[in-house]
Amino acid sequence: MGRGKIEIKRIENSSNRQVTYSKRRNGILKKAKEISVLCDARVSVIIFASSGKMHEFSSTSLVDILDQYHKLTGRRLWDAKHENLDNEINKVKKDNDNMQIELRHLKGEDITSLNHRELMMLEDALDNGLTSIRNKQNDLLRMMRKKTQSMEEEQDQLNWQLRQLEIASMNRNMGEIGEVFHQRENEYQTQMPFAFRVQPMQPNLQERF
Amino acid sequence: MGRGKIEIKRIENSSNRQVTYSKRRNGILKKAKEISVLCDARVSVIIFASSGKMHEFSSTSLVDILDQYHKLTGRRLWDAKHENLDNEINKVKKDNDNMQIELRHLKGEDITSLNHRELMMLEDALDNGLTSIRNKQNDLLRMMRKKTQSMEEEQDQLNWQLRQLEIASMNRNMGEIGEVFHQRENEYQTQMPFAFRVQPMQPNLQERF
DNA sequence: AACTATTTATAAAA
DNA sequence: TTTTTATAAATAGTT
Repeated sequence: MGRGKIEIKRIENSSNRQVTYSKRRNGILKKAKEISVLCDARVSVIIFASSGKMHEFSSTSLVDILDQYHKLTGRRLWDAKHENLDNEINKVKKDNDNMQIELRHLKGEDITSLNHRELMMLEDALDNGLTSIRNKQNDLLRMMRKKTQSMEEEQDQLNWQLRQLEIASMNRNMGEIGEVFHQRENEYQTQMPFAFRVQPMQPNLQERF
Repeated sequence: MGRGKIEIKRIENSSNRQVTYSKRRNGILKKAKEISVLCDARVSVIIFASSGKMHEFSSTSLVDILDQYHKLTGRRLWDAKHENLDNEINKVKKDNDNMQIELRHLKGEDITSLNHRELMMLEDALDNGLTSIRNKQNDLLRMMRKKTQSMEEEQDQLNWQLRQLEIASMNRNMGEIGEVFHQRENEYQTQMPFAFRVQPMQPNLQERF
């Protein structure tokens, strides 16, 4: 359509090629717009000149069009990363489903379809779990008792020290009264170092938890 | 370019629209091919009819064209999708982790960090699960017993019928020997109707399961 | 970029 | 759909 017919092959004259490119490119973009309006079609046209410059027309978002392209052809246009994510998510979802089923079974739900062997295995698992939990609870109880005991002992110790101090104070008051209690005061003095030496021999309090 | 000029707006007549679509679509695809050859351009045209049918032309691989599109425009067509997938995968992974922890706990693993209340709840869950499982097992056992019982009864019934037939055959042989046994034969004859009348009163064999 | 002779696309009809 | 055909539109070569 022009002064002369042309063969459809690369235009060797670079300047002619450039002019023709620009004219025809406009033509195509115009026609793309027109068909999208006239016929309510979704159209995407992307053109790169050999120079690298780009022109495009999209009747709707290019992403939408490519999405539809993917749905229709099954051909994936996105990169490997995207595909990997897709695979990963499917794998993880599968894991998820399996775990959900296992959890339900352990909670005694949805077990109608299980056979005897599977029920036995579940029972074992639950029994083991229960045993572990109960052992743990016993451990806790034992630790609590131990702690209580050590606290009691500590309190006894403190009470004893307190009593000693009371006795000492009493003796001192009495010493002012007469000689009769001098010996008792000596007893106390030899006892004092022992009283404080005994402390590190109490149960190791760091062990409480 | 036709018998008459048309306005560029949606063609309301569906049949006309379809014809125009098909003609113009071919026109665009032809022009796309031509410009790619004449001017050494990279072109991609994707057209969806409103019916959903797709037609396309790509001078080179569509992926390559989109790659170039990305390089040139900086618009990354897949970013939004990537982000969505990333979010989804993170959510699912989190679910996964939580379930994994719950499963481990139910199996009595990794329970060192649990406090008394948590241990109690676990114990309850395990107890409930165990109760369900054992109920289910008891159900199965009961069903097995019932089945066994009904089979035993059926066998009894068959044995009884077999014995009756043996007696009948024996009596018939004896009747041929002399008169002494005639009365016995009469007894047997009055028994026969009873013997077969009793059959429907046996346990209902349909109830087996 | 504008012009224009010609080719090409296509609207309407079949 | 495809073909036909009259006409509109696109564009090759020119200015």
